[in-house]
Amino acid sequence: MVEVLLRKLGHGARLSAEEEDAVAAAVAHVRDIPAHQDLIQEGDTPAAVHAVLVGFACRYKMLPDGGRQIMAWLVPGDFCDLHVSILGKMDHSIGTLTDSRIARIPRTTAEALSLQRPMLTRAFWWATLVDEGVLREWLVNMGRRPASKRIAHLFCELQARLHAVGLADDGVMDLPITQADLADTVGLTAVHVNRVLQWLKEAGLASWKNGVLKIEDTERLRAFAEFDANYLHLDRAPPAPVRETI
Amino acid sequence: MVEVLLRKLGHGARLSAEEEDAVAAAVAHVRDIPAHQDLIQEGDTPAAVHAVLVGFACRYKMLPDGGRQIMAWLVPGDFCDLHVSILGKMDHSIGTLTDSRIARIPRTTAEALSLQRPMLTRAFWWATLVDEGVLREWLVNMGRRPASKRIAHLFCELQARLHAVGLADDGVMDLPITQADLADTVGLTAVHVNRVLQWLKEAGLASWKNGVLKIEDTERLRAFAEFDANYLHLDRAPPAPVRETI
DNA sequence: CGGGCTTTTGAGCCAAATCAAAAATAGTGG
DNA sequence: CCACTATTTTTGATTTGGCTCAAAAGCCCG
Repeated sequence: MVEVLLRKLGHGARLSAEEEDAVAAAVAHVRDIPAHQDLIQEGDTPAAVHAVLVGFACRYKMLPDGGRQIMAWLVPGDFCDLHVSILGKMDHSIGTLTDSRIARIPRTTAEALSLQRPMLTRAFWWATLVDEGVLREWLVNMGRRPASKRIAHLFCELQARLHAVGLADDGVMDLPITQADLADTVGLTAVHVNRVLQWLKEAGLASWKNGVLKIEDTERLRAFAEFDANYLHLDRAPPAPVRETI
Repeated sequence: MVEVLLRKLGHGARLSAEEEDAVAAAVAHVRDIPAHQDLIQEGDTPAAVHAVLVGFACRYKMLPDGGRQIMAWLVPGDFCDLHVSILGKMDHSIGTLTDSRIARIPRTTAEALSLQRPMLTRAFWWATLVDEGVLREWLVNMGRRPASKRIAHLFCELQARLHAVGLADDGVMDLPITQADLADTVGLTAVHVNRVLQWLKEAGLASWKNGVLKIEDTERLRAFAEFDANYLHLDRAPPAPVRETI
């Protein structure tokens, strides 16, 4: 079950068996958390690192008018708060969207791990830089794509990310969240999301029923959504940095 | 002129005089770059670290339909591509918005700097984590705020960031970009941006003329925009991490 | 003075929001 | 297993914030 973390990190750096064991040992503490519960709240000083093993969590902020904006989906294999301690206080909250299994690594353990194993340092930083890349793409999504493409793009990303940890081998994947959650993610209304989903299904692009998302033809959906997976950086970077002249 | 970098980094970590000197020495190579020129393009493997000394640059992506989404403003003191080498290839481009003075640090120099000086390592990572925090807030801005508040919020952020490097001591600051650039930033049309700007001026919240932005009453604008500067993390985090129980 | 940007204004339109209510589903406890 | 709720999904009618298209006005600069 820690497997999923190793798969994720494995995309960022080639980990030795010892390094994998070290990670596995670190995630000794695992808890099942029900849906709609916060792991950390805005303003908190994070005391431990969380990682999702099963289920979906998210980063989000609440607005004065009661609105919510979800800024990231955290799927199995994702770390929630790897490096936030450098910032001191959380500037957003993290909560579960579904019943989840969450690993909790004491910050001291995580730091020791990182200090002793340069390849893990790299993998951890890779993971947070990928988070940043995803955030940038979401901004493009919100700023410049109409509702149908916006949702389609998100579905493409989800498939790629779940595939990367072995959870979407065919075009079928679990997505046990509500349409309202999706609306808060893509910056639309639940009502409009509902209509767009019906349209996507009629267009044969994606169908989502009973918490299961089906993508018949990945390439067709990607073409529609103008999806390019490069920003997920799932292909490992060349290990040796290029020497350069100024 | 390197001053501005030290001010920025100083918000992330308390740097010694030696560390400041080391940074200053590293930015020996400075160039003036005209407006609308790329420093790096999507797909490139970054060879050096850039930092803005004077002027405005931005991160952006182009869309198939010719649209552009700006995903970050890079103002004096900001590093453009500190850690992207971990990701291998750029997933977005970085270009100037105005005539700018850009520092160029060979990647090897930057890495050596970071390796030898733990406090600089921290400061550099702090800077990229703040970038991520800004990105999250921009996502909230795009997803949940109407045009007027969206632009007002961006102005508040700009003021706070420029103030942090000594470039907006009263409510007056340079903003020598076009309304079209602003539109590409906030995900609106240039036409609509124009109308919103007129409205903000009439409301006495902010006026922007000849590349100079004036904010009469910071608190009033912040209230209107629901701006809270916490996500900029300009107050230094407590240096000693809290020891915790699992 | 003339050509290219920007900024500004106007009129009409459309994607997505709002408001409201019904239908379907999922829980919950007896 | 069934009533009883609460949540989620779906549909319909209407409104609106922001877009599109088009052209005028202002600016900058050689």
